[in-house]
Amino acid sequence: MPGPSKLRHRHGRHFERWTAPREAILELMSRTTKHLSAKDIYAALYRIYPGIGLTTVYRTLDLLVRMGLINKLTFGDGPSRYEFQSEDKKGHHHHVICSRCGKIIDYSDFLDDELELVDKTEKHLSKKYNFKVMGHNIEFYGLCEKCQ
Amino acid sequence: MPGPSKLRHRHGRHFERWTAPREAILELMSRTTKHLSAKDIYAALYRIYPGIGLTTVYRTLDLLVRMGLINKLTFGDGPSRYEFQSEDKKGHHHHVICSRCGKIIDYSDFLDDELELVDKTEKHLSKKYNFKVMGHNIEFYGLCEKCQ
DNA sequence: ATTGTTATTGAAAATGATTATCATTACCAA
DNA sequence: TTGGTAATGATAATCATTTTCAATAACAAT
Repeated sequence: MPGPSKLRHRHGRHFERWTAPREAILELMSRTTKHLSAKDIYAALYRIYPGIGLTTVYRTLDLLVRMGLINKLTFGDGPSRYEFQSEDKKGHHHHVICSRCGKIIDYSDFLDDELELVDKTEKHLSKKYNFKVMGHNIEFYGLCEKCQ
Repeated sequence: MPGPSKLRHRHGRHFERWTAPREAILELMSRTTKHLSAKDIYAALYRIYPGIGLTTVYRTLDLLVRMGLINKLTFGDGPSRYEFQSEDKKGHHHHVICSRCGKIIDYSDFLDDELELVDKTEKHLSKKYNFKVMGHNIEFYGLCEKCQ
């Protein structure tokens, strides 16, 4: 639950004013591990904050992504989904997606092996293509228990 | 350039008739390593095949994805892109995407290490969640040489 | 506390990608 | 040759997201 002053200090380059809608959206995101669409968030906030606009939800999500506080997930179908990016490394995880029903499972196994591969690949890519790697994404897809 | 009879034999469960538009689209896809949008494909085919419809392009791409002949790539912005799925394992690769200009680089290094991690993870996921893994996706994002 | 500047907001309209509808076409088996 | 129907393509509809713009409200300076 980061307050205005703290956020301002840490992320002032991304915005000028820390407002109620921004606080409400970050609040909501930080309190769940679910993968929410912009509409989901709009609907959830509408109860406690009528008058909030879907446009603002989109804009704020974009802001929070740029600030590195949330992740945007884009699968083939439907709207983009967003999840909170926990600060500690323990929160690092990847996704398993059911191609049929869309169910998403978070998993975080073999992170050490993954880190090794990712580090090696990042170094390689930065040298070979002079590419500055900012992040990575690993996902598995297939059929969940119910859909097989 | 797989002919009708061959395709029919191998993939008959996916369709009833192998038609000219389907052949043209698969033809085009199999001859390039680029990542093309539906519109790109429509525009490219329109020259040699006027009268083809964008709707048919979308439908055929969907068909080819289900048949496992092409891959659908979905990034946060813009339209989905499609790439040919080469039959041999040597064609296996992943993507590095520039978050700023959208440039995509294919790379295929450390595939052995990757295979090891992927295999281990797949086995783990199928046991833990009874999830049938059909494929995976690994991508890195950041800034390309020009955009840094 | 009051004020002025302007970043932010929210409603509405616009955009862009993709999908649904439906009458027409053309494969292909009989 | 023909009948059944899968596939096509033009159009309209849908859905997510972005743009526009006038109104609002944060907050620095007073």
